[in-house]
Amino acid sequence: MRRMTARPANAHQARLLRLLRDGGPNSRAQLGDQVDLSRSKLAVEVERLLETGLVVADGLAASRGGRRSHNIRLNPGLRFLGVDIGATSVDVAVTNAELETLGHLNQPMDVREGPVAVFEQVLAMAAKLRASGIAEGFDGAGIGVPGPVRFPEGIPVAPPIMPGWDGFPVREALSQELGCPVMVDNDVNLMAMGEQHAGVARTVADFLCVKIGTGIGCGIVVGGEVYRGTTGSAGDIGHIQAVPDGRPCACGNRGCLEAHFSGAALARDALDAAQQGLSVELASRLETNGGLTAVDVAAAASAGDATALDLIREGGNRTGQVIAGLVSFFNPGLVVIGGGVTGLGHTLLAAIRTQVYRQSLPLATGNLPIVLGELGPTAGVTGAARLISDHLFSPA
Amino acid sequence: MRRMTARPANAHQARLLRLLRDGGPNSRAQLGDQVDLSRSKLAVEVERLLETGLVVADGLAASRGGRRSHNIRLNPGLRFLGVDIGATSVDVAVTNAELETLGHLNQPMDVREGPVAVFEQVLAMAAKLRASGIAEGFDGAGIGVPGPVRFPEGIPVAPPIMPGWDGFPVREALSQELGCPVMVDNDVNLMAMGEQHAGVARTVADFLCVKIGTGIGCGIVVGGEVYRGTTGSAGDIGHIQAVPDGRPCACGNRGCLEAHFSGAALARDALDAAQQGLSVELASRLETNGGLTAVDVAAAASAGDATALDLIREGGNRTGQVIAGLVSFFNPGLVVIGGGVTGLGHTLLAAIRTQVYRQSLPLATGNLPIVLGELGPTAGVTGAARLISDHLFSPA
DNA sequence: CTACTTTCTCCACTCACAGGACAAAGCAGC
DNA sequence: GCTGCTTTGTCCTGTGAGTGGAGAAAGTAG
Repeated sequence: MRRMTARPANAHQARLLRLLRDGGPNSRAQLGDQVDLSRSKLAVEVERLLETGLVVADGLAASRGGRRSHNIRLNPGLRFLGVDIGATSVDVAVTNAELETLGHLNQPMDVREGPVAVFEQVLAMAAKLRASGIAEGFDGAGIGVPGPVRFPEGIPVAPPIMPGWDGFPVREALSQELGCPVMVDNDVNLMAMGEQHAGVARTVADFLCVKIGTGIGCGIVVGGEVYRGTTGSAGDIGHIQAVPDGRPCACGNRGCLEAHFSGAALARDALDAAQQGLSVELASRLETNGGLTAVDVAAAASAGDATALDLIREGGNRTGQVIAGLVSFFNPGLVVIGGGVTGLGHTLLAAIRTQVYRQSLPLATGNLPIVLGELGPTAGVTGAARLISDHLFSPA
Repeated sequence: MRRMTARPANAHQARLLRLLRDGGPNSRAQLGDQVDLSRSKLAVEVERLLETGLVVADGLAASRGGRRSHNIRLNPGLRFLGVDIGATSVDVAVTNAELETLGHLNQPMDVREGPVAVFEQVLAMAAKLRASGIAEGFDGAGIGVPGPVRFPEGIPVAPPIMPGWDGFPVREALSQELGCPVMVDNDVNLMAMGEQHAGVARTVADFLCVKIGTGIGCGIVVGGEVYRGTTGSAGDIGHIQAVPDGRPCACGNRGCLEAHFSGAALARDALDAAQQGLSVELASRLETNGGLTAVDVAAAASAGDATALDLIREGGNRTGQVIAGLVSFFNPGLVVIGGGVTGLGHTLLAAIRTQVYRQSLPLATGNLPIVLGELGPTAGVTGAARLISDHLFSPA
């Protein structure tokens, strides 16, 4: 199948495409209610979109008391590829133009193996998905990497946990390989976009999305748009000082949030506790698996292990303190907690909430939900698909 | 003189008015270079603006090698009133449409006396300025208050340091009294707008403006626009925890930044030091004035008093730590330090810089200037004038 | 079969805007 | 003073975007 290369010719068409993406199929009349254009003008633009093939009219909808309407929908053959590169694993998914996931693969992989090895893996996964018959090719791809990105060029800059990627032209390279447009962003920003598109943040304009995985980052959404900062490092909250004169951190400072709570820190703390004999539960898991991760802590906690629960509460308190400061500063309408440690669930959430509600001013917290992300591992890939669709569904 | 009531009829006219405001007088040709409109269309819009009286054509400019151009400029009779209500004083200024200050008054006044008393004072000051002949009336007024504001309505909400103002319809009331449009905002946001219009932040899209006065607040500018948060309390950083289990704060928590460093905290620390005999300089000032303020500390410091310098450095360190966190989170292109304590000057700035450059990641600080505000006490009133002019110079 | 609803198409009219021709006004060199 | 060149500003016409109304198409309810 030949891939679509058309782009909306003007802002009206872009608007219509996004409406169809976010709201699903629709009639001309229903579209007209949402775009503030005369029906005649709207009909013209829809006609042009039909000509480009971006949009198709298939069948008639049920009558609503009068003439039946045509179903206008995005071309069902369009396919986006969403890639979410984490520190220790890679997610690849295929979506249709409405950003519904049609297939999803996950593979463990160390990002430090460098861009060449990771790309090979990503392309293999994409090929596998394609081979399964859900896509014959891709109309666009979004990719998230665990570090700051120079957004317009799609190039990682000075990423602490993936030094081999510094300056690697991710966008250019992937676009070459896949033969379609590509956009690159920070993985945390993509998670925020995912939750905004299909998750808990659907109706909120200004919110924060805190991702706690191997490291800690925060997606910032202002007026419905991701804010990336002057050099693309906005939301890098892992190295905010959480504990004065605290633990040494890889960045050279002491007491960074990430050094006290993150997937990596939690695993280390659990190991210490197990070795010191503080927790039978953790010790037995250590013996069984030969090592400990955040998943073990989560399991121990849900089994009622006091030490594991303490570790989670302690970390949640630290994180909550930092978030409390950010809430005072940013006054968001919602705080989403996500990432690998979401498995720690309500123990973590309770600790964070306690700190935020106690430390921030009532005006900022009065109506502030603090919730877990709804999408889990698909948030990143959904956000990636949304990123490229936002790009493609904007005037050429 | 009858006041102007016209408003720009479309986005082009609004754009032209703002260009004339920010860039001063201009010819049609020069305007055409900046707005991407054909000369004919531009001429039409300028003609309409001339008809409304918002803009005038006076005289010819010097030739630049050909026909001389007409000087197109904003009506020189337009007058804006800028009001900056601080915790302990009020600033009122009159500007022309280019936001140049034509007259400026400052009076000590306690904001806790409540809106009625403060309004009386503000109106008296405005009348005095009018009587001096620089204005016959006002085409619009901007006003800043030291607390969060529900921006669209212009009503303070739950302001901690001015409880009597909660819910008072500032915009409505002042508009009645002055007979012109009024916009209300947080004083810190206005300072940011002032520095953006005529100060150090002229060329930066994303920056932070930290105002250290009686309290501490932070103006947040995203993409050239002030960000106010979901409930209007964004930038309220005075109650971020700076010292774990630190001093008790009026808000009920412990260790808030404001409790450890602000005009009020500094004065109290200076008093303690003087009474404990730690500083001869401060003690003698206490005896002379019967009390101490941040100004005394500044004077003592510039006289070389070690205790005063220590107080400033200590406070700068605390503030710098908090700002370091915000820099990591927000990744601004500039940090402006302003407010009453600007008199503490480079000792304060050096302490803040040290903390930020040490604690934040290189990618965020690499090219980050941290500077004192350029406008001093006129930043607030200039920002207020800009606020109302932004409102009036937007399509009706 | 009639009355009414909703959906969609067609057409004429308006208005925003571009772009070129041209007039007005100035400079420089001869 | 005259000629050629430059810059500024105005006028006029053509084009295309967009509106709004008339009415056709297709349905429901009685």
